Amino acid sequence: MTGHAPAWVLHVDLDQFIAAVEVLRRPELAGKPVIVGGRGDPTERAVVSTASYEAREFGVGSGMPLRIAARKAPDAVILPVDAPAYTAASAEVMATLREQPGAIVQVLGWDEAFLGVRTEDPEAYARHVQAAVLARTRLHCSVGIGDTLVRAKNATGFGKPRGTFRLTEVNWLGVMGDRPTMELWGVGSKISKRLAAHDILTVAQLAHADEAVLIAEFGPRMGLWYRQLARGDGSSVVDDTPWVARGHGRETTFQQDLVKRAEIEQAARDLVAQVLEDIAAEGRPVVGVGLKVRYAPFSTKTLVHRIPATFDRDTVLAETMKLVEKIEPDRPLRLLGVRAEMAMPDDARDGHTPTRSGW
DNA sequence: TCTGGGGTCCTAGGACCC
DNA sequence: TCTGGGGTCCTAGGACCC
Repeated sequence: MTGHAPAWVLHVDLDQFIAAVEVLRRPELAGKPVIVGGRGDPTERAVVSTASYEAREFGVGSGMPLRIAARKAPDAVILPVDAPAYTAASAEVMATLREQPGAIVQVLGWDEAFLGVRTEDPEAYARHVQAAVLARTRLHCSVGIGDTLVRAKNATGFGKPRGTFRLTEVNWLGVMGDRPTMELWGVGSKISKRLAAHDILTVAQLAHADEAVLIAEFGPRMGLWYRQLARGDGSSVVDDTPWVARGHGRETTFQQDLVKRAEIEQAARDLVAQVLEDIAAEGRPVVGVGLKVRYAPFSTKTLVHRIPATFDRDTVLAETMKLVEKIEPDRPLRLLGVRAEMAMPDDARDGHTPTRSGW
């Protein structure tokens, strides 16, 4: 019976996840503007991770500097990010999703996942999922329903909060066609500007854009990929292969920009120590280390240097310090990051792990 | 108002080999 | 002596996501 029912992709997305988790353990915050970001200190360099719906009414949103957010919503409660708490809550949610009958679950992040299901009534299935998640975790979620991954993902926003919405080949262009290309998942500000230079402003315009124009601008792979995104086409396969990290990195934004060589070197050593801990927990060999630097004041670009290394703590440290020598002297340093790449296990090679290009 | 921290993937171009 | 073309590996840089 279920084997013959049509296949659907459900995209489950928790509503204001981080803020909701905080409100659960501090019930007195319910109904108030709540902002979570950084160490909870709006005088520091940090950004908003999540704002409650009440805080959003003041114009506060994710990614906004905490300082600005505090000014916009002066009465908001500002809390520090507590990653372990969100990881634990997320695990409960994902466990609930995996219990749903016949569901294949692909986790996308702390607060969202794809479900592959077979059902005659995806809306009813979605409401069962919402009820199960609420019963177990007291958290609300919205569910996008689609005939492809991309359509399900885009549908979720129309169902928020606590609702569902269905996007298929039938209504995709009707709903999304007049919207800006930046609303597509994978099109950001840079790509949307390059598209605009070719008079491609809307999803419909991109869906019908000249193939040659897109290939000339973005190359054969990405050019066609963007047009496919605008059509909502692509894979409808939900892949529950466990995710395997390619590497681990640690980075810090300095509260005051660093100039002194000794301070920069010490910061690098601290970051290496943290990264070594993270990768030691995985027990996989390191095959490369990299450095990420951001200079102040306006250089927003990121430089990454990669070099081969072998898995040996002293080697990783020594190779990282060689990269530190490449940091331009006398230039105020705002951010420093260290990243180690690990060898992939045999069973995770060659496309077995989920990748964005697979969508 | 001045932008976190954790990741992934794609492309260009140089070096090197046959 | 000067030269083609293909393939692979590596680094640097860019863009995007949650």
